[in-house]
Amino acid sequence: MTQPLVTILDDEPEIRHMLADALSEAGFKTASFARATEFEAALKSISPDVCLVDLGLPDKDGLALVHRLALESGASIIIISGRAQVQDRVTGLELGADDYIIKPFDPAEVVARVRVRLRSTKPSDKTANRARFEGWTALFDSYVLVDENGNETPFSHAEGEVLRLFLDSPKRLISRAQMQESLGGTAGESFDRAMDVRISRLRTKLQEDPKNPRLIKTIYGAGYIFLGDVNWD
Amino acid sequence: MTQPLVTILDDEPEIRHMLADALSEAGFKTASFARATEFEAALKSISPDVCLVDLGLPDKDGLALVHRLALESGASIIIISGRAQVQDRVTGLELGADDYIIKPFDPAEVVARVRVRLRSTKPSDKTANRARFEGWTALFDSYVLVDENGNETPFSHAEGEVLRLFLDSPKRLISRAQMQESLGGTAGESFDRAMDVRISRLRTKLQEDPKNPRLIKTIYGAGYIFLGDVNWD
DNA sequence: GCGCAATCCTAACGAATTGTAACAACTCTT
DNA sequence: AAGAGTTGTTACAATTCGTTAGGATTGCGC
Repeated sequence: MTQPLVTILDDEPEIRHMLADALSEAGFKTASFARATEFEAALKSISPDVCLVDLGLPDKDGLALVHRLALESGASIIIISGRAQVQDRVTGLELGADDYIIKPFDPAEVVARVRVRLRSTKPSDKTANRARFEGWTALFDSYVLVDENGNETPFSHAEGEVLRLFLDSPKRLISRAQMQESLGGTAGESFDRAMDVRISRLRTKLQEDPKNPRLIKTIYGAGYIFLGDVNWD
Repeated sequence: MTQPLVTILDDEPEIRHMLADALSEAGFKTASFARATEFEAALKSISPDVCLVDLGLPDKDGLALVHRLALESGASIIIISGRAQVQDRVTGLELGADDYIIKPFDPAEVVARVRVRLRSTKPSDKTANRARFEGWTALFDSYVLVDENGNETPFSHAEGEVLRLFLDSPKRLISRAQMQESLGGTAGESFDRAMDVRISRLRTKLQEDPKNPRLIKTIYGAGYIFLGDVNWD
């Protein structure tokens, strides 16, 4: 799936254009149709990954089309409809739609929901549990840090929790209290030196110079801050 | 999945009850939690199929929880939130949620959307008796492991149970409690050492380096995780 | 600059958890 | 009934990670 194909089926030209613009900007191929018959004819030669379907079509019953699509094609189906009744939504979803968006909608949300559909049908390269930063690569599913030369250093679960917290919000101050909260929040009990030690251990694995840490900086009396650009993928 | 398990995480009791009623009436098992910490503690012993998560929790950042859930559990995640901004929805979906429902909602729609999630994650048939992973082929009907060179290693029934559990949910944390439950769940006292031994024996058959296992990783205090791409056929 | 208290770092210890060799109980086959 | 294979139990080794303790660093007043 180099560039996923998203089809748009809606009789209103403005909506077709708005969706097509937003989706192609997001990196998808699109194909638009105004009538169900055109769309069905096209299905003989293309196989979309996600189908956006408007229910209020002039030439055919949209729900029947959704049902057929769900049974016969492998695509994810997202209904886009002006009919806002709960009952409409429930039957639409029961007939095989994967999502139901109500008009008027924001194109950004449609794009996000299309992405979700693609994510869930994607094969098992769900290994997207990896972050790169400053020459390092952290593999959170195999608990390994890889440096620029490919040397691997394993890290423990506790160290990984701290590292993930940092990589989730880089270049932002993280207070000690936030850490306790986000991690195994043993509130206030024993001395929170445990957190210091975790960080200390993490720093040695990251080969930080103790006198002059480059990545994990201590802000005296306030908390810690992770410097460095992070790229999740 | 005889009766799918749906968890409800929301601090408002009325909402918890409303959802629990609607879902159990629809034939699902439910487990409700008022606080994120309770929920996370429970995750060590249960593995839900769908998680309903309210973002406005008092004790923890809901989005961070969603992110972790998405990465570490195999469950589908549905956010239920009073925050109706498009930006909120987009980030929620990007962080790993499969759906986003805005309060106030109709329970019937929630049930319908839960059903959709379960439909899409339907497990493989029980007819699958052969799995390939990382150069190995496991033949469950003849209790044999075959390596890349065709060398065969027999494995026992107990080892097969553990292996199947791993291969059914690769790259996901499996807690000890879940293992006990899935296998012969006689919740004995020192019974849990038996699990260690099973895993140890399985590791040697998979020729794991004891110091640095590549396929079956231990997460101290949490459970095990099987890495490696699995193909059933 | 100097002293001092608050804060932080980290080596070392120990409790909890996990790994596995060795043994015992059991089943199945011959 | 003996032998082979399987599996839980025991016992001890290894690992993880919080705690302790003492030294190092920082901020502040002088």
